[in-house]
Amino acid sequence: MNSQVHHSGKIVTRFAPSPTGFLHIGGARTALFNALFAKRFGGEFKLRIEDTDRARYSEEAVSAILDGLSWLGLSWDGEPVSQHARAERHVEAVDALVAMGAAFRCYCTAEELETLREQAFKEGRAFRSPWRDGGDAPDLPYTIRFRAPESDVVVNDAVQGEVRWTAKEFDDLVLLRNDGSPTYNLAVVVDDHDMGVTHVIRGDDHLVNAGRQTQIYQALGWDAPQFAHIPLIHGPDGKKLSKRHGALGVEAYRDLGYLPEGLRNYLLRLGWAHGDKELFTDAEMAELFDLDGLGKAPARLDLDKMAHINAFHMKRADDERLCALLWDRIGAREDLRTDDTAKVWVFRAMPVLKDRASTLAELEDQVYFLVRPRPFELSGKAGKALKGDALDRLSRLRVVLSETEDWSEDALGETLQRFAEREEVGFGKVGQPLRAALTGGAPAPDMSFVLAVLGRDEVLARLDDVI
RNA sequence: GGGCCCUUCGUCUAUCGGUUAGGACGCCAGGUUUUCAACCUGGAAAGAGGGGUUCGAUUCCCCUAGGGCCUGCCA
Repeated sequence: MNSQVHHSGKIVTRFAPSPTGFLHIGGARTALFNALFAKRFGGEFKLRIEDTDRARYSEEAVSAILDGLSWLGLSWDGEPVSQHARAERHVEAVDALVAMGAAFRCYCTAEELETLREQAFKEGRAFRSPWRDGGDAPDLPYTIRFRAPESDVVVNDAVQGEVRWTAKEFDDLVLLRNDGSPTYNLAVVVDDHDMGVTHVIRGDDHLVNAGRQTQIYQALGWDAPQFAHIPLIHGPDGKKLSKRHGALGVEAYRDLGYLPEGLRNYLLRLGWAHGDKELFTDAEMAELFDLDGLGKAPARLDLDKMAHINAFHMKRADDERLCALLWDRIGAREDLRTDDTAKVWVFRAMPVLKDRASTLAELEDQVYFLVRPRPFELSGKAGKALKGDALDRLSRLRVVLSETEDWSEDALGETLQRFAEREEVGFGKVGQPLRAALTGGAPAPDMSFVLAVLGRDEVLARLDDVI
């Protein structure tokens, strides 16, 4: 029983962040779900900036969110909507509510509100303004409040199921501040309606707001969208996400070396499941995402699993793209080779190296043996592998390699094997010192592969450094 | 205080009344081995607690405990 089945028209979803910071991991997941849901059903995914609170507005925050979404690979349809720019339309809706008696002017002062609210709190009911029944209008600043209806509220949430509240649970919430600016709950309803939003997928911290907003929809005579309130993401300790754990901008995950598609895949699986399937390509995500797979319990961030999923996407990633991403990360380092020769080596090695790294950060470690300038220092272990007769053997190997004609990986493999046989030693006696000399102890693939990638000149030069 | 939401291995989760409760990450052991990783095989590991309903509950209902959200002229 998919909720989308009931919608014969075009599906419209939206992501509506408030510009108070960067795009954190929870917001990123919310955006992803909305984008995927729209994509799956050929609908539209819109972006709206909830900037009704000008005091907290920041231009940088808006661009940080836009940049974050772009990096994550989530594109929205049309121009981003600024909620603030639609204030006139919001006031219009409020005027209509006032005209029909669903909203009223409230002249309560801050002090009055405090005692009134305290009283309501003690009595275990929601705040109601004494002005809801009218009275003489003093020449004072006022807010416009919604007259909370005296009927119960039911929200049929695609994730939470049927949620009900009794009328007394809802207060007379402010629709227009005393400066005439609209507040969140009002603006959201008007904008979602005007933008034709059919499905609202958002954090379950908004579940109660869904009840309030449903009241406003009803008062305005509009159909409420299908709500889907997803549980929040928690930190590894199970507590609410803080900056200490994962409430970082998505750029932080980029810097950690995760691929956008890897993060998308991980985020998708956080709170959503499709049987036992763990790894999803973008095509599969767009094909399989549904509201029924969403869970109700909050999920914790697990970087290990994120890395594992990212590894899958590293293997599938295009070599040239990975090279570009890699050089973005290390291209400015002066302790590494960044010349064209090194770049060619890295590109040639990429098909093998990307299988050995789960993140771009690990890929940096994997290419190190290629881009470290010679002569280089040997690790302790590598140093030990180059003692005594190992060096003599390496000298003899150098002669063989200098005369080897077929420098292909396969041929080099055979050459090394034959050399070991001729020396009457196990392969380890050849491979270990050779590896030590060529890599200095840095992680690297199979020796024949290393030889093939570096080429004869570099190999002989590196051998000469230690012999 | 009140209302609402949540609770399966350490973590992400499957299960939609009947299963030896499955998979994945991580972990442990073994294998492979020229480093690191990868890879292969095996293993340990879960229904918060208590009541019901039922022939039968992880699954449905209630209570308790624990966690979360809202209760703003924030969103």
